[in-house]
Amino acid sequence: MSNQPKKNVSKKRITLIDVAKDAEVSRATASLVLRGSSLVSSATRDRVHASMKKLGYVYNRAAASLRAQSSHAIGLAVTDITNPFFAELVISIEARMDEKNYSVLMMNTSEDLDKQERFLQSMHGYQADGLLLCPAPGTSQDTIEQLKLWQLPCVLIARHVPDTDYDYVGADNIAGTTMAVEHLLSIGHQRIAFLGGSAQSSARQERLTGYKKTLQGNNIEFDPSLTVESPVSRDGGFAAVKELLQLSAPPTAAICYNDVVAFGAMLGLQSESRQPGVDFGIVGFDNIADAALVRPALSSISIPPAQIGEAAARLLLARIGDPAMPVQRIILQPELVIRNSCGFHR
Amino acid sequence: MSNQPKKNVSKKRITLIDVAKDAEVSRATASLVLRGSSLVSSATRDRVHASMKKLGYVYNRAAASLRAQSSHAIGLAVTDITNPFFAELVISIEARMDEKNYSVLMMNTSEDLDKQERFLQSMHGYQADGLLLCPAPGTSQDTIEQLKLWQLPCVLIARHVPDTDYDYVGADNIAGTTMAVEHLLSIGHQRIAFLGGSAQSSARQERLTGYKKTLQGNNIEFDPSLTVESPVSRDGGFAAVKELLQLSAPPTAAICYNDVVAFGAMLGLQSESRQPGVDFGIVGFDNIADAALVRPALSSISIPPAQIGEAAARLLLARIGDPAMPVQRIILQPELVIRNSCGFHR
DNA sequence: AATGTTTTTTAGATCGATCTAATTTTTAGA
DNA sequence: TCTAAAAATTAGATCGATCTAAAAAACATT
Repeated sequence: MSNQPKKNVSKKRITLIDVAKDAEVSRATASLVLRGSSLVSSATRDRVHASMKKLGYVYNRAAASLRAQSSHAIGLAVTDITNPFFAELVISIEARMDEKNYSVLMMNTSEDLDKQERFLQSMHGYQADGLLLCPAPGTSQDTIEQLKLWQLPCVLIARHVPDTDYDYVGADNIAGTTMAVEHLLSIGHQRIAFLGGSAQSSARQERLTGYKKTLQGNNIEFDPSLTVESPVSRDGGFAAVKELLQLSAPPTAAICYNDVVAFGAMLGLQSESRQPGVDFGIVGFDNIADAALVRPALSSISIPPAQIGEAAARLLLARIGDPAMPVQRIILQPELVIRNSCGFHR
Repeated sequence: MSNQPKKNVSKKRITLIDVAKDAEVSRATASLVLRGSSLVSSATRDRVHASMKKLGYVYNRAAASLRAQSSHAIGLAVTDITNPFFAELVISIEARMDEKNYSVLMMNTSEDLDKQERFLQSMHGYQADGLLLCPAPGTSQDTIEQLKLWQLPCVLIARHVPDTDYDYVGADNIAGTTMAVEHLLSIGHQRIAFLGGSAQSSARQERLTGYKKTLQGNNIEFDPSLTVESPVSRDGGFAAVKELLQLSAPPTAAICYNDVVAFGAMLGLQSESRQPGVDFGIVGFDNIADAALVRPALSSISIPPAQIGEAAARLLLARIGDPAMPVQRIILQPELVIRNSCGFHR
């Protein structure tokens, strides 16, 4: 019995060998066809393609990755996918990579440094061809430098890591808050707060720099009590604005770390019977789709995620193609979109 | 010159062989340690672990996948990650899978059947251990059945595929719209529309069924003109509600396919100088975080994405563990969260 | 000390594609 | 027709882990 050829072997996987046999070529030739090489004649190519279709061949990437030391996949880590800014970013990156036949392995780090570290390890293990990383605040230089040891190309998105020279794509945060402060000043606000975000985030540092500089440029002294940190969430914004309202001399307006925080701040104001856009000015950052929807509609500094994603994807592909290419930093210019949340009717 | 040992070989990858050599054991033993096998003595285990750390060993998953015909990765396809419902779903799935040391390969299909098909192929190519799939509307039976051929376990999320028997996790859509209709009737609405979504979506079909049944149960005739399709987006909802308002006998309330559509509908109403919650009732579906934030706050049928994700992940892991296990369908009960968008002050 | 068990370790084959370094075939040129 | 060059094809080694089946070591039992 047991000497009989096994009957219950449900079905072996179709491999290149099967295809090659069927098309009467060598494994090597079949492999060339697979990769669209111009070395192979069109007659053979067609024959192999026909066999592949006939047998239902499916490429085994694990085998290819092992041999070629490259997976045709890239890793993408964002800190918070529930933030529409990142959701849009992810979509644009995926679309672009898909076009180039790259797979995208995505992870949400939730700003957790350990999780991020595991992600990097895992990407090395998967032989990812490159990484798009929105680093969690507090990411160390060492963390990033190990990627060089692994020769794993990486483009940073939206946030820097101090003391590293990596490709980077982001928005001009300083210009963003500069515009926001100037607008708020122009409509009569004098005490303007900067609300939310984590102090370790480079994006926040830059936004804060623009804020401080512009205040100083307008002869307004920077008041540290008007700058509060918070988790990057609605709840964070909610709590932070309440804190501000407790001050003996509370602000009349706030520039928020981003729109999500701004939404929370608006709720916080309402819970204290203040009306954003009437007796308090709010400006967000990112200009996500919801900014136009909430009431009052949120004024926001627009940094189009699709463009950032697009640029980052393109840059990473270029970097993968030429690891020796000089480091690039692409800074996109933001725009201030004024809606109804800044108003200050004295 | 060229006979010299190559000096510029930057650094070979550290493999199990290196570790084994350093720890003075065989490759096989080192592999066992890697997988936490109980076959190996604790003394050897420690020695191997030490060598791994010392040499900076990183697991090569491609090699492991090839040999073991399993990648310890699962595929996750959702239709629209910019929808916070799916964003939350993704997070909960990722968290759970991460816990079990599975990687998640995510794709956004944008409801594109071709893209979805490529995703499935790609997952087979990557030797994914399983799939979590929110099928795009119009997904064919064949598409799904090929997964069986590939012996690729799959759990469907939130939407069915007709005539298939796959594991499934979703909400009781019929119960959801039943509650919504009953609530709207109870506060005096008589002409209630069903707004948005794609007719091919099983989720919509179920929601529509609940809607129709409940109307009939309350002796209200179903009026087909009150049911409109739309893309699942804000813009879709915006256009759809305007269409409804054009009717000679327009509705006084609408149950929306989901919250995103509902937000668009609210904007559409406002653009026609109607006030949702005052002269028109709106109910959404999903109860995403923004529902509480918009003004008026949106009443919505709550189906917690985290719970669905959690359940789906658990089910998939069980299925991977035991492919012969009977098919399971997990239906979670929704809740109606009443806020300020239904009101109808005659 | 001899034997049987259990625990621990291992050699060698293997997964399925790609790479290298040829070889074979075709085309071009004289 | 012959040779050189170009185009097309291929055999065999290889990537780095896991699996199988068996051997070696450690431990009991008589």
